[in-house]
Amino acid sequence: MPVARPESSDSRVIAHVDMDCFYVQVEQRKQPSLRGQPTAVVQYNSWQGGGLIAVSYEARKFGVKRSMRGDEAKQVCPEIQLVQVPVARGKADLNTYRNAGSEVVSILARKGICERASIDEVYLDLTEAAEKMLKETPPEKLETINEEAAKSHVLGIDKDENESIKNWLCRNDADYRDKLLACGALIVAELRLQVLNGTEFTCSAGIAHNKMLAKLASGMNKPAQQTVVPSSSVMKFLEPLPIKKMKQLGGKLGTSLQNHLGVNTVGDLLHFSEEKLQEHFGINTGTWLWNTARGMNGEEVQGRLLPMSHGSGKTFPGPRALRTIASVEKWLRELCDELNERLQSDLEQNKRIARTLTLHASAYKTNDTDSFKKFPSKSCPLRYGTAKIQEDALILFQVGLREFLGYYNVNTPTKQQDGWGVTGLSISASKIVSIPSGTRSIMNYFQNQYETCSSVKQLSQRSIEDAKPLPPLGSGNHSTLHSLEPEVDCIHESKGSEYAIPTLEIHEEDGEPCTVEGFLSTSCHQEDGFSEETVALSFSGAETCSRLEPNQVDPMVDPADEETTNSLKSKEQKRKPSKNKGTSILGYFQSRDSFSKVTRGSPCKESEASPPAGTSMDPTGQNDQRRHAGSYYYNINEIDPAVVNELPQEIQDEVRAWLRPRKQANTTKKGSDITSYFSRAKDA
DNA sequence: ACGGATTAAACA
DNA sequence: TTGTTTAAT
Repeated sequence: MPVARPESSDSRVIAHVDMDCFYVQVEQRKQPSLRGQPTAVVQYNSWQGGGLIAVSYEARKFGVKRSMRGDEAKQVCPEIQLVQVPVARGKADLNTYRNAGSEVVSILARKGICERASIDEVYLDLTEAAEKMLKETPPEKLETINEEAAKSHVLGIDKDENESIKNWLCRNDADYRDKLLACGALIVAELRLQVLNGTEFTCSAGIAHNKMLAKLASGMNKPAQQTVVPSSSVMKFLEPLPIKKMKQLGGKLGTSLQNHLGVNTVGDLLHFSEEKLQEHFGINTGTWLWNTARGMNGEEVQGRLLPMSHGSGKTFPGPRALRTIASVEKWLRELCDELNERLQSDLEQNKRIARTLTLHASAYKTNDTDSFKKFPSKSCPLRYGTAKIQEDALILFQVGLREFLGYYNVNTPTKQQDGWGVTGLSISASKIVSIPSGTRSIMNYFQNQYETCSSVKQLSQRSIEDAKPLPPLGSGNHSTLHSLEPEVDCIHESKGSEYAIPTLEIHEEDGEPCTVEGFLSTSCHQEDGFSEETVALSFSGAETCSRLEPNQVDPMVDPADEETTNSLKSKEQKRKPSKNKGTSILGYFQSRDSFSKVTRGSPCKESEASPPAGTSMDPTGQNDQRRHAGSYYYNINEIDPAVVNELPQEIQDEVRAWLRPRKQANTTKKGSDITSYFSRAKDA
C-alpha cells in the first residue's frame, strides 16, 4: 500500500495538527460544566453502557481507554461523565463533530497549504510562510517569543535546561533547515492559539520536514503541546520506535515485518537493503519501507479542505441482523436520508456534487455451504433527491443480494428469511466535483440524471437476465419492479458530439414549502422522438419530493414517518470566546475562567450558516478537479432565460453571470472564472 | 458474530 | 472502471 514518492531533499516545513480527544472537547464546549472532569463520549447506551469513542485526559489517568464499554469505564472510574453521541434516524449522528472539525480547518487553512486528514487532524505545509518569516522577521531578532512557542518540545534538546528552547528557536548559528523549523514552530504556536480563540478547542502539533515525522511528533506530547523534530535528531528518535507505531505499519504489513523479518523497531529495519525489502513487499512498498526507516517521506500535503466522499452506515450485530427486505429497505431509507442531507449541504455550502453512489453491506448466510462469502459492494451514478437515492440504493442492495445468495436462486417464493441476515449497511457518495463554472457542471449534472436512470436499471437488468428473476424480492411490488421494466435509453451517446441543453419544465405544483427551491423536472427529448423520459430533480425537501415523484415507492411498512426531518439546524449560536489575554494556552484558560460567562460578545457568523472549512469559491488549495469534465459543447443561445429561474438558487447566480453579456468581465474572480470558461468552451 | 462510523487510497 | 482490501481515527 504505501508508495514511495520521489522526495525532494527536504527543506519543507510540515506540521501535523491533532485535536485533543476531540469529541470530548466538542461536548465540553456544549456543556462547560464537564470541563476538567473525567469525561468520555459514548455511542449506543443500550448494550453494556455503549462503546467509548473518545476519552478525556482526566479519565485516561484512571485507565479508561477507547474501545471500553461504558460499564467498564464506570468500574475503573466511577466519577466518569459519559456523554452520548447524538442520535438521528436511529443511528449515531456525527454531524456536530464534523462541523466542529470544519471550524478548526477554516482557521488552520489561513496559513499555508492545508489538508484535512480526518475529522480532527490536519496537515499543513508551511514552507513558504516559514521562508518568508526567516527572511523578514527571523526569530533571532525577535525580542519576545510567543510564549506558546517557547513551550515547544524540541527533540534532542533538553527541556529542563534554562531557556534552552528559546535559545534553540532563536539560535543565530543554526542550520538553515533548523531555522526554518523554528519559524514553523512559531507559526504553529500562533495558529494553535487562534484555534483556541476561535473554537475553544486545544490541539497538539508536530513540526518536521515531512508528514511522517510531523505526525509522529504531534502525538508525542499531548494534550495542548507541540513538538519539533530537527533533522539531526531523527535517527535517534526513530531507532527505538516500534514499527507498529508508524503510520501504515499498524496493521498486517507491520505484523508481517515482525513475523517474516523479525523487525520490531525502526532501527531493526535499517539492516535490510532496499532490494531485500522489495523482494518481500514489492517494489513500491519496499522502497517506501527503506525510506521510512530513515525518516524520509516525500508525500505532499494535499491542498484539500473538504472530504472526498460522504457516507452513512450502521451495523446490526448478531441478533439484530436484518432478515427481511422490508427491514433492509427501512434502514436504507434512513441512511439515504442522512446522506441526502449531507449532499444537500455540500451543494449549498460548497457547490459540489457527487457523482457515484455506492452501497456496502455485510451479511451472513445460514444453512449454506459457502456461508463466508462477502457481500459485494455495488455502485452506480448518483442522482440527486432523497427518493432517487433511496430507490437506487435499494436496487443496488438487491443486485448485491442475489449475487451474494448465488444466482439461479429460482427460489420458491418463500419470501421471508431464507437464511440470510444483514449485519451492516452503508451507502456513500463519492467522486465529488465542484461546480465552478455553472455551465459545464450543470450540463453534467443534468446529464447525470438521465444516464443514471438507465444505468442503474441496466445493472439490475443485467443481473436479471443473467439470473432468472428472483421472486419479487421482498415486500411487494413497487419501485423495484418498476425499475426493472424495460426502459428507453435516454443516453445521448455523446463523446464529443454537439449538445443542446435539455428543456426544463416546471411543474408548478402548489406552493413550495419553505426551503425548497422548487421542484424541477427535466424532460429529455431524444432526437428520434420516441424516447422521452422525465426526470425529477429535487434540491431539498425530501417529503415534497416523495409526494411528487412519479414512480414513487409508496411506503409499505412505513413506520418511518415518525420523525419529520425537522433538522432545523439548531443554532445554539454559542458564544465566541473573548479575545483572550494570555499568549499561551494555559493563559487562555486562566483568563477565560474569570469572565467566561460575561463576554458573550459579537455573534460570530462563522459557524452560523457560513461555509465551514474550505469555503467554496476558493479552491486555491484544493486539488483542481475542474477540468476533468468531459467534453460537452452547447450553445448559449439555446438557453431559455425563464428556465434559469427554476435552477437552485446558488446555481442561478452563476448561470446568470454566465449568460450576461461579457462586457464587464473580470470584475470579480468568480466572474472572470466563468467567462473564461465560457470562451474556452466556445472555441472548442 | 460487538470497536462503531467514517474516510482514504492502492491494487486487481 | 468497478470492486476489494487495508488502514487510520
